[in-house]
Amino acid sequence: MRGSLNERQRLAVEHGDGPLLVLSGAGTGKTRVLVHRIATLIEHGVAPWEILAVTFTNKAAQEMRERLRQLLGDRVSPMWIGTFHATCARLLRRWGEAIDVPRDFQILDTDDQLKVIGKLLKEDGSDEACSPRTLLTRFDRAKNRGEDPTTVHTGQYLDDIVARLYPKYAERLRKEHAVDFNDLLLHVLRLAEHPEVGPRLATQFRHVLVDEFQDTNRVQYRLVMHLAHATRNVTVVGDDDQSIYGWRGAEPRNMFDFERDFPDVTVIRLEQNYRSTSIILDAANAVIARNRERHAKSLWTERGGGDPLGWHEAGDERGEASFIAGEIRKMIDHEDVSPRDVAILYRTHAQSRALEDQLRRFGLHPEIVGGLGFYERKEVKDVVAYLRLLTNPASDISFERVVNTPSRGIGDVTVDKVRVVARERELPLVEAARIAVREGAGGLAGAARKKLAGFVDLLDGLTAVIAAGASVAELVIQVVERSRYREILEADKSEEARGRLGNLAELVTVAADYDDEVGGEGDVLGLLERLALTAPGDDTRDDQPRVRMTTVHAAKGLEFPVVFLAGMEDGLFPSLREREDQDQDAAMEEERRLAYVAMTRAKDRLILSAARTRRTWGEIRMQVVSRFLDDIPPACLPRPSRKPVHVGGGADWRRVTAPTSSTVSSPGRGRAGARPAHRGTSWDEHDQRSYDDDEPSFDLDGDRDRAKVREDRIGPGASVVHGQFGSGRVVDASGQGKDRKLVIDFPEIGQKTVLARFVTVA
DNA sequence: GTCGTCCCGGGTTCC
DNA sequence: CCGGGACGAC
Repeated sequence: MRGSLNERQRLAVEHGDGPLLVLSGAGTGKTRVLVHRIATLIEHGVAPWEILAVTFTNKAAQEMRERLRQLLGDRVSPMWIGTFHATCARLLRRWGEAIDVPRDFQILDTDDQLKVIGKLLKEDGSDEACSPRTLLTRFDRAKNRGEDPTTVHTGQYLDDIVARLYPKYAERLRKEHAVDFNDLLLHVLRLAEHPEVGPRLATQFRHVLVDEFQDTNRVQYRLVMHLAHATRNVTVVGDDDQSIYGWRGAEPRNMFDFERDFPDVTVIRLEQNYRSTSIILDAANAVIARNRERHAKSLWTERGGGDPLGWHEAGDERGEASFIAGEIRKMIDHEDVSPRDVAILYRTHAQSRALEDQLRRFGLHPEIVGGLGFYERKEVKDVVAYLRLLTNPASDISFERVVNTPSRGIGDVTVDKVRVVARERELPLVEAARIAVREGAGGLAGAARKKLAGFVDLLDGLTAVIAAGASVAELVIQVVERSRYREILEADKSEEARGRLGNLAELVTVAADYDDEVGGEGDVLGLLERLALTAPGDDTRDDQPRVRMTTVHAAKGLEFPVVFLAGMEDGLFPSLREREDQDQDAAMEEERRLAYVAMTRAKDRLILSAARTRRTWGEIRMQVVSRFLDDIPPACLPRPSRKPVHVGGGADWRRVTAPTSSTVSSPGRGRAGARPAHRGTSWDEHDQRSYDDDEPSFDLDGDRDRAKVREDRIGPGASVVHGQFGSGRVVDASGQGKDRKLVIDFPEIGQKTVLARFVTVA
């Protein structure tokens, strides 16, 4: 079973007891090592439930589970595999009461936190001085390091606001039985110091293994120390070149502190890359090599050659997306490429929109990982708030969210009266509402009282549904029905309302899946926890092969035969935002590591792209090609220089561009991938003609203008070639310019209507 | 008490 | 471009 491991991998896998540090480069099989190591431990008699494996994302946990299942079968299920957050949530549910964390605690998402902070700022009269976001950042920055936000002084004017409001924030959360993401870890740290629970935690896991250790923060480091210091059986795996979570408090120095804290640690370096072609690896290494703050390592590969990187500069983001979608279409149609083999990576979620649209236009199905996803949709959050309120009446945040959602005539005035009652009697809002309805407390009367009574009845009815033993899915359905959410959305005939209804249906499905998975043991709390800790898209099961689209951050740990890296523009990638609290050089180094991570996701082909103009917030901005491209050796990335290059002229880098031998020119591979760079026109310019839709008005490239005119001239009778359908004859035409449509008769396929700009005259 | 309109601001990245 | 909050009109 371990036959295919190399020497060093085998050493790591078969390492016995004691601390182990695996320093691993990209694509060196570190996840494999972890998986095999766990399997080996179990084969040597360690019980599955004595093993804790910490992954960085839920997705990674899922994958590890899956791979272990292949090796071990059902023994996997009692194992602790998950993120720090998910693990801590589990530990807290079990032991939290020892430190006064209630069993029904709920996890606040960033949105909830911002709302709470916003309210506190307003009450304090400081909402002009500081945004909720700023304050939250200050809280988090301290908490990431395990420090008390009120005692961190930066000499800024915010210090006293932080000192004043953080205790209020913490108190508010405590009252509501709520914890934020950081609390989840910090509470467990407190638990570790508890006289009874602490020792149990320290010996609960005979082996602790942590992936992506370079991205742990100080609190996580201390957690690992607590959980492992008694047994000393701790394996950590990381690569300082792939540290991309500095903004979240990650401290790559944890890897080196680890060596200090365990002087007898065994260190194993994995340096053979099995993933990428040497050209891709060379390119990525050239980019990362410019970082000063790094522990140099030498990654090598036995995979020779490979295609040079692809490059395309489009007029705008739509053109870029269209190029990418077109290339993928061609690969799937003409080569042995499946949609699952391809990933599109980008720096920010905002870029996903255009890409998604164009993929669909080319008949491709995107799977968007992360992003403004499902669980952040308003209607989903509304229904979730009902569930929270039902399981945790102390949740005032949830009460305020749903008391008038959907609108039932309960306005601010009424809610204010309830607030007064709540404050006077020191009760949660729901309880106060009950009393107001029953006794008319707070001066509540007439229609308002009646409407509020209706809301209380709704909650009571739903509580009865739970008491009757309904499944979680059934409860979700009842919430949607009884709140009249469905009715109201159905009455609304708009596209938007239909979408929202669809999302609620999806939520029911998620709940039903949860019910199935836990086999009727499920409680609402469990579903809520899963929703809070699972990024949207983490659990998409596939009905059809989809092209993955994701941020570079979310792509860490993954690999794909074909990778498109979009938006290679200065300001976007690298992002060039000023942060007063962060050193610019450090920020640039992190961007560089991010580029390194992105590029090393690719196994066989890597295609970079950029747009000359980009729309952000409705404003069109001119873009400059990313500075990272200058670091890539021209031999790896043939592209026209920024200045016009005369063909065959001078001692420019074209002389050393891709040797013809490395040009894989299998028939039918279209224009994708490699092209000898010594042609008269570079292939990317050529492509642009057929893909770019929206040329920026200032672009005076005559060639492309001519191409447009040509589109309009294509009429009935013309013989044309289409990228997907092949050659055919035009039978009808309508529209002009980029909207010009042609009806074409393809001999094999029949008649199709296609846009003129996707065909060329035969 | 709700609903429409206008204005403002949006932190990139994730658990 | 978008959504949320503030404000004014019913």
